[in-house]
Amino acid sequence: MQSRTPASRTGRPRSAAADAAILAATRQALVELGWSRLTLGDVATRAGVAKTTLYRRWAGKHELVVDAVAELFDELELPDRGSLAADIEGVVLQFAAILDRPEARSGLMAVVAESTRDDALRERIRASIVERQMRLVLLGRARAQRRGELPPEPDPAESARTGDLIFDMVAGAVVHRTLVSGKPADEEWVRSFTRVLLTGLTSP
Amino acid sequence: MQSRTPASRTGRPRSAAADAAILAATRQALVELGWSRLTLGDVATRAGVAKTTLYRRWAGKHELVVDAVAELFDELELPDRGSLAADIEGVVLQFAAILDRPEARSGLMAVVAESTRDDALRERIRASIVERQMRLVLLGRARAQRRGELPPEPDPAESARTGDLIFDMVAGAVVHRTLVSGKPADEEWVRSFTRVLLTGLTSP
DNA sequence: GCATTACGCTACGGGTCGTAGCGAAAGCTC
DNA sequence: GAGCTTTCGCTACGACCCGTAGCGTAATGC
Repeated sequence: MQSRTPASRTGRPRSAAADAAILAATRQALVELGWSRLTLGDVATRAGVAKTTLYRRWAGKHELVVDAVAELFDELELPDRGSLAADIEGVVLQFAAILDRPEARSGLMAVVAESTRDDALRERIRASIVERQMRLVLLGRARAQRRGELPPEPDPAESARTGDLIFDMVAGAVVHRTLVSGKPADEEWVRSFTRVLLTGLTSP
Repeated sequence: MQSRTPASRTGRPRSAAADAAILAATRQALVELGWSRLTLGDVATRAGVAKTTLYRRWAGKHELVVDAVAELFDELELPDRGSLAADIEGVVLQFAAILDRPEARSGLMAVVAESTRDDALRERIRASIVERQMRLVLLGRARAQRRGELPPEPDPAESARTGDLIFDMVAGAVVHRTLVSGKPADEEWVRSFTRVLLTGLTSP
């Protein structure tokens, strides 16, 4: 999770409790201060650790916030709700609920902005946040194909392109709705969105 | 454009050339330094003005970057390409081209992130950036309804909801594709996206 | 000429950054 | 337990940027 796992056998091990305390303190600071006013010294004080300890584990503010926000997406699940439409609506509502939390709102866009000039940071975001949501897309599609709601795609390249497209449309629309337009992704909106997306995907 | 227009008649007028120089210097600094390393002192030096002059016009980094990025969206147009699909593909490609420029990539997401905790900043973004794109959506839809490609919507409330949905889906997907997934919104992707969106909107 | 406002310049206190250095603590191996 | 290794807390530090105050000068309208 942190910068690197030294895999060293000897010596005093790093405190796992400190990790959890730092990440929790980071989220709390994001809620109270937002991204721009958040300082690493403040986070260290909140977590009850020394500032130097924090710098020994994370290279900077960006990496720390990515890890702190990534844990929020652990709760995303895709239970079988019987139909593809219900599955999509369910996961979109979950996603919207996460984006409704201030620690996610203020932190997520900031690290994405910074990742446009930092390839390592982009990869970190991709691995710890985006990848987790992408699995849900693939799972939902496979389930829908098993139900017969979506046609099977024999070409793996074409299948990957479709998966990317669905992912960008779902995640992009929800993020834009909640963070840019500033309106809630409530059930009514999610139903309309799902209807348009699903019709577009299933009609020849 | 700047913080406020005093509409004063007497005294030395503000230099319009300084405004242009400051905004151009801001975009140049965004390209070379990105959002986080950009400092107002550096922008003032690049623009050839005193730092105090910059602070007299803009309240801070956020507002300055919003105005600097907003000018990039002035070039967005929606010429009549004959069909709704062609119109959408054209404007999406224009939008993607803007997001491909580093001064837009690094600045836009950063101010959006900050706007989650600053209502005034959100309104500034909405008025100077989002509103401009929204007009294109409304224009394109009206044109399509005139062509008979989209059904007329008598209910203004329902019509507004549909417009918001289209806007969030288009802008959200393009932004997510280019800035989060980190893949190009090229012609092939735009064609697939437009096909899904348009099929979803036109099928009953 | 006179009032008024904008401008350039300098200087300043305050805050944050990221690092260095130290002694103490907590593990592992023997 | 002895000894080794790594982490931890703490303090201190130079460097940078922030945002503002103060002053003299420049540019406009009356």
